[in-house]
Amino acid sequence: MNTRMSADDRRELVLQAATRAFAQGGYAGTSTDKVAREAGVSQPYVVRIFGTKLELFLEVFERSTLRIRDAFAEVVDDPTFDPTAEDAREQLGLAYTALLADRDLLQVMMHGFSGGGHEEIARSARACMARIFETVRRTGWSDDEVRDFVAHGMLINVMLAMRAPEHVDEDPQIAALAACAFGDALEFLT
Amino acid sequence: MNTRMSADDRRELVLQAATRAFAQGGYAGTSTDKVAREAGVSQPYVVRIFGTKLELFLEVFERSTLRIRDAFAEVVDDPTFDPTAEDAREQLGLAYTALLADRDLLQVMMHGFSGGGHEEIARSARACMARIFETVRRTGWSDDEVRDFVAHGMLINVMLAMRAPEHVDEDPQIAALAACAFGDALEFLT
DNA sequence: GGCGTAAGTAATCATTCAATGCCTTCCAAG
DNA sequence: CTTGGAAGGCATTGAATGATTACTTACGCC
Repeated sequence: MNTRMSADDRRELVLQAATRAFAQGGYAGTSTDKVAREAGVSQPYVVRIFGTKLELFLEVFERSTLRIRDAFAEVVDDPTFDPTAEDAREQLGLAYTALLADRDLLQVMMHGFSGGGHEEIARSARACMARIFETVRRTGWSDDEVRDFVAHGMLINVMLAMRAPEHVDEDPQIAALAACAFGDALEFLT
Repeated sequence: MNTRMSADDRRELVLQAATRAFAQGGYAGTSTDKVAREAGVSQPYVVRIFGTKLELFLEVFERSTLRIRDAFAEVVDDPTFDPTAEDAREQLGLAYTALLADRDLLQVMMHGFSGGGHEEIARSARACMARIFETVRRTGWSDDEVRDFVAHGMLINVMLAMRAPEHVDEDPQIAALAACAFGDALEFLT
């Protein structure tokens, strides 16, 4: 039997569990029961906290993508950051690869992006993408440069979702792509 | 009541319907019943044809991504194609934007890529990615150039999945990103 | 023209899933 | 001590869903 907990603390705990669960299965592929078991709580309780599975997912998605946006913002808004420097792009990229330590965030983002089945998820995804684009834009880079940066991020997400890093030894093509997509960060990915 | 049809023809028809259905909802978010209704056929019949929902999805995914690969191959293997030309990248990009006419192919690819929940889907996704990467590589471009090209494709997929083209007028950031992601092709996207 | 095989469906089943309602238990204030 | 509110589980339910089985109907071939 779990000890009692303040509602806010429990809510936070369930959110973390849901992030893990949704990162694996996406919205449709994850049951509230799975989230509940992951959180060590009864299934009806998780839907009671969030009202609806959709609302839970939206909250997980929103907070995950905001976390990602913040990681960029921290670099971009740093006064010592020089967007015109030779390695500026690499520097911002580091902020992203640092997120690889918690793959769940990126996977949740990915699932939200491709979960366009529900209009509400698609809307939230657009808002998230807009926020991230705006943040990277603050570097002053050209729109094409920003686009290339964001696109590279999407490739990383996809490669991560298909578990490419864990299977580089099975396919030389995947190995080559993973090498130039993840760069030095590849070695840290299992 | 529908007229009888040869098994192969019916199979093809169901595959097309399934492509439409899966493009919308992804693997987990699409029921075999939905596919059946889309195909104008009974639900037990579609699972009888393909044995299992997973096998159906894998076949839809495989054929969709092969179609995409072929679109690239047609350009790359064309003897008149000059990979060192100034507009070579744009030329190959055209092969991709041409696929936008049938958004379903790209959406199915997207869902397969992010559907890493099932190991079998993830494996198929890696194989698909490997094939596409290998094809674009045949241009002789550097791996980094190929990576950038593929990454741009992923961004297009994501933007499409979140229905960005239909909502450019709601968010200036999305509008800017869509403008430089889709280029001239944007006007043809509703 | 009848017969065998293939095309297709209706009925049904066992699960799974999201959601609701009611009950229990703990803690804090009076 | 007791009482009330909040934390949280339990039982349940109705709808979906994937899959199986048995049955029916059309068509090609002799």
